[in-house]
Amino acid sequence: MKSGKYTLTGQELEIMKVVWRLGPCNVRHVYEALLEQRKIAYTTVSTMMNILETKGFLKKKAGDKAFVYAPSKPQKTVIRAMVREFVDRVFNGAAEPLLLHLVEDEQLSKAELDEIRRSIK
Amino acid sequence: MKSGKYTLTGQELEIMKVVWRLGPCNVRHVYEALLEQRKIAYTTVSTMMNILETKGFLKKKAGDKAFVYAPSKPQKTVIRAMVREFVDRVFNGAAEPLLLHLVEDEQLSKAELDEIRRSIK
DNA sequence: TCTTTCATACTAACGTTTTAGTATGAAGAG
DNA sequence: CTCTTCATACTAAAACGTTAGTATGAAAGA
Repeated sequence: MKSGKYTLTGQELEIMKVVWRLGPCNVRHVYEALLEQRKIAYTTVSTMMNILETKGFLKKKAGDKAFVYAPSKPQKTVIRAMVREFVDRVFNGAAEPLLLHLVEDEQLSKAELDEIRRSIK
Repeated sequence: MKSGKYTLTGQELEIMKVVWRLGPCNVRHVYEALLEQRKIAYTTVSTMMNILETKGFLKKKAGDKAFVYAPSKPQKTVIRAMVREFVDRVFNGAAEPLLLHLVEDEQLSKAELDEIRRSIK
């Protein structure tokens, strides 16, 4: 079940989403953002962010008081890899069935469909 | 990290894919299909299929000698739920960004793009 | 019948992910 | 200067997922 080097586990993704949104920030910033969603300990966030650093998703540098963490891979790159892995795992690598599924099953507005239609051209 | 009741873990999905493909079958059938891909123990498959039964993805009934397992949820339903969960988790529930991503990043043939264009109408 | 093969249940170990406690030292408040 | 607050490192346990061994009993083959 080894994951590729651009693939995040569930909680890691939650934290990366916060950091991508906030930009460079420290553990406390992320902790407080996560607290709004659910109960979590400060040290848990700290531990997770360290793991993300050793995995190469975050880089940290000394800040005024606490370390400042910043994403070291662009969101787009990471998301792309996760989509790729999902497509491989669930659709055996074929993107088209997923696409058709999304077009059929998800409620998309006329504007959204227009946008997709345009991007296909 | 609680998963919805239609969401499968990695190895569970591998087994379900075999059962969906084969239709009603016993542990040995699945075991042999999986063996073609990788080394795995018979009892591992047996254990996994039991787990899938308790989770409600397979139902088993007594067969001639061994139990016969059959899917208890259609593939389409389960896949749909997994896509839904992925979209929620990675794209915060918005299907459109995933769709655009797929259209942009995946190499799709002209024929496939045609088919997608047709299904949008 | 005796032996071998097979299916299942039970059990457990291992790996990974997630969570958080404790210790330590530095910074800030008084 | 002392006390409190905060950040980090270290440690570890809980939770989950994956894998497979062992025991048991049934069936098949001789």
